[in-house]
Amino acid sequence: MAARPPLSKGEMEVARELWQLGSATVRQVHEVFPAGREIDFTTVQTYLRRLETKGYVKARLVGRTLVYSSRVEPRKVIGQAVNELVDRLFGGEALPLMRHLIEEGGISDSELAALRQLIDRLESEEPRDAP
Amino acid sequence: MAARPPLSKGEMEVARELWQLGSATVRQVHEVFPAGREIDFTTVQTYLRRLETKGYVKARLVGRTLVYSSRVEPRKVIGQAVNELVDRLFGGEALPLMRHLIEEGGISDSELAALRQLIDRLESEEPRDAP
DNA sequence: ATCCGCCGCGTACAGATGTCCTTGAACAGG
DNA sequence: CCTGTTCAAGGACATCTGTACGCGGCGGAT
Repeated sequence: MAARPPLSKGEMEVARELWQLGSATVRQVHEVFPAGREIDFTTVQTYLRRLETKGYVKARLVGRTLVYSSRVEPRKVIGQAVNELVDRLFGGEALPLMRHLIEEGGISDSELAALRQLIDRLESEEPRDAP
Repeated sequence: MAARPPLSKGEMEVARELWQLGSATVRQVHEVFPAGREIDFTTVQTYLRRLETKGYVKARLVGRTLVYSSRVEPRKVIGQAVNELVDRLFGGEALPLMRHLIEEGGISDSELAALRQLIDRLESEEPRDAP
């Protein structure tokens, strides 16, 4: 449908922050960036502008400052990115990715437990449709 | 160490095929590409050449044809890419990605079962992993 | 009213990427 | 030997990405 151009790494990073904030100015998004991540104010600005032209966010002028907010379901976007990765790296199969995450990526015991719960829940529910 | 430049999407695609084949000529890699994926022979050739300059594969001349083969652990490369994604999309936490895969991505029952086994095994082992 | 510094927008730009065309040499037949 | 085929190599090039500079406006200090 939308055929929105895919998000680049940087754009995704910024989009994530914006989703977290709900709606925010360039400055606000910029300030939220984690300490380790050096990034110029204007760079964030550019990303937000591009996100807008790509149709992922909308901007509203408040005073003389643009306030950005999302226009898409983060879940959808993330899902797309994940699928993309699964396709390219794992031939479209999710399980190998899971295996990788479990075996290679360091997962803590508590995470494992949580994961098990997830599976249990899904198995008991078993409805194939969306809520 | 190596600080090999990261792989782009296209390069990754080709690399995957090559890993699958073990070692192959440009033509062989090109032919393996799935039906839906239109891609020119020379494009594959370019990717392989770039993969070589980036240090991911090595080429051996057989007759007058280059035979490419991997020079890195696919596991490593894939791991890097996955980590990359986890960082950018899930703030570095693997569990949310798992959740996403389980809840959003369609996982079959058998896959779920396999997943459960994976977890069981890992929980019983509890490896103190020391390479 | 004037000047100064901060802010944010739009524009710019170099490097990476995706895709392919062209050239020239090595072959395989006819 | 002449011709069509097959490759490796280069080079071309339009985009896409990452990152930043410069100019005009607003608000406070002089």
